[in-house]
Amino acid sequence: MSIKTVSNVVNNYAHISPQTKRKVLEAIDQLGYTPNLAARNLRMGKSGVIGLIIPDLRNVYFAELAADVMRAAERHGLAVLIQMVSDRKTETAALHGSRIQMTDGVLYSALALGQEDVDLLDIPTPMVLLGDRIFNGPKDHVTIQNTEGAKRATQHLIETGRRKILVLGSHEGELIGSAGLRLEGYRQGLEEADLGYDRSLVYHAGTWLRSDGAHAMREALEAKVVFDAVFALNDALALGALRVLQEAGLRIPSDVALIGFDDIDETRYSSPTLSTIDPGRTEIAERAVHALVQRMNGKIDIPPREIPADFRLVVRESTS
Amino acid sequence: MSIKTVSNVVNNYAHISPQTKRKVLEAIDQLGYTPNLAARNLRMGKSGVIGLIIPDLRNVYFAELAADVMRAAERHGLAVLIQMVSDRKTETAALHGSRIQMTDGVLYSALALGQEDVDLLDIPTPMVLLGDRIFNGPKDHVTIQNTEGAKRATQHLIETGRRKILVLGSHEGELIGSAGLRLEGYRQGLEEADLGYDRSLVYHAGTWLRSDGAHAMREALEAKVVFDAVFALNDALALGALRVLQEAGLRIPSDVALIGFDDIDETRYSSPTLSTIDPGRTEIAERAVHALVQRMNGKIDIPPREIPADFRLVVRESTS
DNA sequence: ATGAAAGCGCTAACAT
DNA sequence: ATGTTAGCGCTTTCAT
Repeated sequence: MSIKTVSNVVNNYAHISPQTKRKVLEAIDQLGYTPNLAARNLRMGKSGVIGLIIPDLRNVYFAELAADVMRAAERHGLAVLIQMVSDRKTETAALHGSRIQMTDGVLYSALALGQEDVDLLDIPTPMVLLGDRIFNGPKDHVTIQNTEGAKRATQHLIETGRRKILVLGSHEGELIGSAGLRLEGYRQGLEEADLGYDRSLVYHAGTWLRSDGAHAMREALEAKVVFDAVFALNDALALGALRVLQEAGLRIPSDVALIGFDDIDETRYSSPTLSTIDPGRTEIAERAVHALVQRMNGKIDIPPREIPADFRLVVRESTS
Repeated sequence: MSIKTVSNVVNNYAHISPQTKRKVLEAIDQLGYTPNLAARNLRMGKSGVIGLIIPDLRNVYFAELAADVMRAAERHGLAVLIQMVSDRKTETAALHGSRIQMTDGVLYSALALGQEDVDLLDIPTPMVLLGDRIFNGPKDHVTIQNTEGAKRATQHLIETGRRKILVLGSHEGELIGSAGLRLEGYRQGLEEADLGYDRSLVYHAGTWLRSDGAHAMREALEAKVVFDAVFALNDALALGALRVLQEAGLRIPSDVALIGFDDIDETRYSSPTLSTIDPGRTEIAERAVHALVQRMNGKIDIPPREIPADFRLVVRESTS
């Protein structure tokens, strides 16, 4: 019998006698044969692997995103090769290094590269952008609705009767990027309710860790700023702030309402549980993988798209 | 000029005239040539990729482990293909499916499979085991020193003058597995200090979430058990217990000392900050990758090893 | 110091 | 319905 057995088993080709098929399957089984993926990949020109370039798995947001991406990829029969990057150098290397060509496509959440680096994105590997740093680039982009989500969070606080809403986590002068966009949403929320934007209520935080939230909150308390609600630009900041507010003897939500952004798992377990904006992480992963698969399958006739994910206000104990 | 250019650039072969070399490099640069990894992999019989089979990235412990593994792998020039598993079926598939053969080796932290399934581990792909479910299997195993770490935690509490140490999170009748091993360490710690083992101080918790710690702690308080310290078998349990102790008006550490296990990031941010055992996660990743690389390089003359990671007592506010 | 050629294991076009 | 054969792009002997 010829090497055509392979065409049989794998291709599940149409015209083969059941008899032959059985014999082949038997032989395969008996010999413990497995098709060599490297050879197949070489021949087919694809690997069944997509890359995921992200900052750091130790950041819960990205860990959860990665998990969602893997689930979505699984449904398309794709494996995921994660590559962590930490600065311009590693990021450029991830995009232009040789390893990228062992993937059929790549999902890329920019960290250090930004709008001014779009030229670096011009690589032959199909790519879908994630995150808030590069918009209207040369590739499809699936994104959180930062501004709209933040606006919704702000509106929610206003709807529950709050008027003096502290913001935690701004980035000085940033326009795009999560901080800039979310702060803009906050401003729009205030504006629609005819509330003024008060700069003394805006607290800066360069990074967005729990400790930064605690620090910023402490600053605000020490400055004796008057406020009845806190909008932390992400959940980690909110959780840090929560601790400090409680230590200061403030009751949540009766004295101060608190809302975050991201809907990380921990928001369900804090006490009180934390209201937040669910940015649609799972959906982002699904849409991104879907768009990537389309591009991988040669859909290059349509221009790059901006694909927004649906967000959702999640009301928990900290605001109700 | 011949195809021997490749041997030049990549192999960095010895005897080539600088002139030819330069010409080749120029051509490579000009044509934007990149060696085809699939072809190289086929020819070389290896891919430069290792697999990491773990339960779920949404679990902080595994996300941090994955990050550490990726860093360690990077140092060996290896990429990491993560595969999440959730039950016997997916776990068996990960081990015996075809995808595993696109990796040169695999790191495997068992979830559903256990000691009785060691036969399933008998695959040709080099493998290193992680976790506390399979010991003395057919493969190298890098592991937390559960018993020794728990003993150290117990000793620490005793050293600070505590005598009645409550334990949270035991698993009825379990001998191996994190719960059984850590409880054993607790017993050894007591024994060495000539303190008796008091079953009424041992509280069960099937899962190890924050809410379980809170629940068990409440039980103990309601039972009016007398204790001056709590050893929670992991940090999440400890954080849950912490909240309940504080709600009950107990001061930590003056009334009750509290220690956990795992050194998750959050232990640095709770108030008070939580003493714990750092199980050496980073080191586990490094040793595991190192052992795997050895096996991948054909070191098969030595029998499977049990490789313990160094642990470390981390004293924070909750015990000092 | 460089070139020629075989072959890794597979798929697909073509022939029978 | 099944067999033959030509590469995919690389590395590696062997020859020059």
